[in-house]
Amino acid sequence: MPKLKKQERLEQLSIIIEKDPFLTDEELSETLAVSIQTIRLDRLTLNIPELRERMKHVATGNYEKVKTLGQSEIVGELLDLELNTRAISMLETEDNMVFEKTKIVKGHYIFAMAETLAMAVIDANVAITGVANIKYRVPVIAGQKLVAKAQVMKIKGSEYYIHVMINANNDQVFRGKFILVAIDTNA
Amino acid sequence: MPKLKKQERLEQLSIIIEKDPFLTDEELSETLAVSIQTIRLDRLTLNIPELRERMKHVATGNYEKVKTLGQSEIVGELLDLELNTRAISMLETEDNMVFEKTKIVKGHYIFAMAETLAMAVIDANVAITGVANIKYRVPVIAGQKLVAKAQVMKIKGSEYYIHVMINANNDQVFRGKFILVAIDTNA
DNA sequence: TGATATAATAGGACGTAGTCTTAAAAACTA
DNA sequence: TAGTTTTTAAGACTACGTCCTATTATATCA
Repeated sequence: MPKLKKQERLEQLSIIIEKDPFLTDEELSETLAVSIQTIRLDRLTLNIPELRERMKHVATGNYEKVKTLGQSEIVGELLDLELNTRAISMLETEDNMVFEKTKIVKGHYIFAMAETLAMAVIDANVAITGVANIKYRVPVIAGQKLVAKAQVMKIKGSEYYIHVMINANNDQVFRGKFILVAIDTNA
Repeated sequence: MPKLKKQERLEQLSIIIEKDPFLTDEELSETLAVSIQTIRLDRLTLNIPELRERMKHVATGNYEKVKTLGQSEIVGELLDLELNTRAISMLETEDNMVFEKTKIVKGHYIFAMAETLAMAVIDANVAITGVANIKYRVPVIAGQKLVAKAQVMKIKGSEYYIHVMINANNDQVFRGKFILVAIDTNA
């Protein structure tokens, strides 16, 4: 890498660290062909913390995420539940759920919300998605609050027929029929 | 916390660090009411690395996950692609994709695989899922290799009709029709 | 071309959270 | 009480910094 102007270097630096936050000042100084001190100054002007702080940030940040993701077998917040009858959940869509280019929420988040609500509403702690016939309507933009409503339509033996509708401020963005099959609890 | 026998303390220590890996030896020594040196010895016998190593581990571990998740706007590996015609992708299902109780792969992973393949096959770098009519067949168990095939059925203006089928060693586990709507690239 | 401003480099002292080694107390046990 | 185990202490060193104070380079302007 050839010597760059300060401005270019600053831009490069933030891109490099963004891409791989696990680089020491020394490694950075080598790839940018400047001294360590320059890197430190650059970080200072760019408000980029030192390696250890960056690591801590990534570690704790993802730790939280993984923790809550582990919890959230239910995608969204369960607001109301009447077993075998109906359930309502809410999900605040976030920036990390979208396609970068379009800012439109990825379909599988919406699908996951519907699927998990459908699973939550039935009184069988072990169940699998059998068939789902779904329709998307308008796209969802990051930041919109989604409300999902599940309604159990009929129960036939171990098969549950459930309708799920998801709305974003009164616009229906999704609807689907799920057929869930309860599996013997005592395996 | 009262003084414990060595064996008890060792057990406690590993539990504490397991629960919160972001504790310094000093903090640990306080909660266990022993000296820092004892904590260090204990970590040594238990093969627990120092704080910084633990942080690095958590950080890089989750980073990989987030990275591949970030990259994987395509869920799975794209094996074959003929633009506007057909595409094939492969996904090795992993333990972290399943419902804990049943070991069955969560539906939205399969859905995401299909959705992203459908999006990959069309020649429009910005597109959104309009309507999807999908059917699940047999459940997928963690570890199974999924192969998805997408076929563009027809193109009507900016609407693309795509069929996606996913197989796990010759068993069809999913099939769905996607209607994608290409959005003007020059926003 | 020389004066001056900006940028880059260098060096030293300090900080954290350890490492590794050696040594001395303290506690338990036969 | 002697011997062993456990615990604590102290000292030297490391990585990867911070913060502060110079000292060179390089670029810009009159």
